[in-house]
Amino acid sequence: MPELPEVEVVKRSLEKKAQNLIIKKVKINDGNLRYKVNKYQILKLRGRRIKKIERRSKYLIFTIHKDTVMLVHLGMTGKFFFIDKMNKRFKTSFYYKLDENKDTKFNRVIFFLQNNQKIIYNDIRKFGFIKFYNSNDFEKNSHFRKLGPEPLSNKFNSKYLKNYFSNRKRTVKDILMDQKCVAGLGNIYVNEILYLSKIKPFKNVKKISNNEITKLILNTKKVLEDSIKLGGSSIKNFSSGDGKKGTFQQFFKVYGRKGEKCTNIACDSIIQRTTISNRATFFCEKCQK
DNA sequence: CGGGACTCCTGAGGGC
DNA sequence: TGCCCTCAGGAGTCCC
Repeated sequence: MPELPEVEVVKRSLEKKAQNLIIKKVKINDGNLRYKVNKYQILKLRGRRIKKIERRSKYLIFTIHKDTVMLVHLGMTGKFFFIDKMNKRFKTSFYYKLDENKDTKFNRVIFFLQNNQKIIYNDIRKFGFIKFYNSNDFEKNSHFRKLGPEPLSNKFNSKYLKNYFSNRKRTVKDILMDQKCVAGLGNIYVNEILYLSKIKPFKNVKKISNNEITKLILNTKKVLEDSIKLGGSSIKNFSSGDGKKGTFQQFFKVYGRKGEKCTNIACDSIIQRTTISNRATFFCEKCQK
């Protein structure tokens, strides 16, 4: 699923529901995620309180008790369900058209909380992971070491990007998807950002002008903020009774629009699809230079 | 260091 | 209905 806006929406939702609750028990249905879930660490969660839930890039950071950090990445299909006291289910992220009853077979890890509440980690493809650290050495973890700045922070500015682009010669799409350049963008949002900035995805960063850099910065922040406001994007048209559903996908300008007319009314061109670094790339030949 | 290919896994959707 | 193919919002590793 999940790029920065979706993970942020999950974070806010879980924070509202589960922060400060005590974990009573954890059940591992299938711990063979991207990295094997450590049973010993899971066992240690019993009786401990979820103190804090944060996001960095596309990672969720749960501070448990005061000395344990549980780091979660959702991969492509990871999501959390929160089950409240009334057994009502809140889905915190969205992917695939799943049968409400059948999808329980992808419930990989279940956190039983106080008052019969639960957090379920559900992940079809098992590209996500759950890892544990001591608070002391968490900051040095291998996943965070090379991450670039948060795109919504002041550190992600024209000066930074200009400097990062200099002396590199990759395509602008490739480099924006690289978490070392900026942390949290993925395929959908980079496609959208490049369309809004009127830059061809395979343009080499050497040829990006100052004006274009400014546009990239502004459009990155705008797209992410707009999407967060709408609860992120839900592709594959998931429909479910409970939980809120992100609606930003309705506002995609290019992603998934191959063969459709460019949304710029002054343009009569058709959205093209190609591949960059093996990822689907959508663009308008006329609007993007 | 850069860049491409490949890998993990499971399902949806299209063509025949 | 079934089979086969391609594709899917991520990111790590290997190899040149």
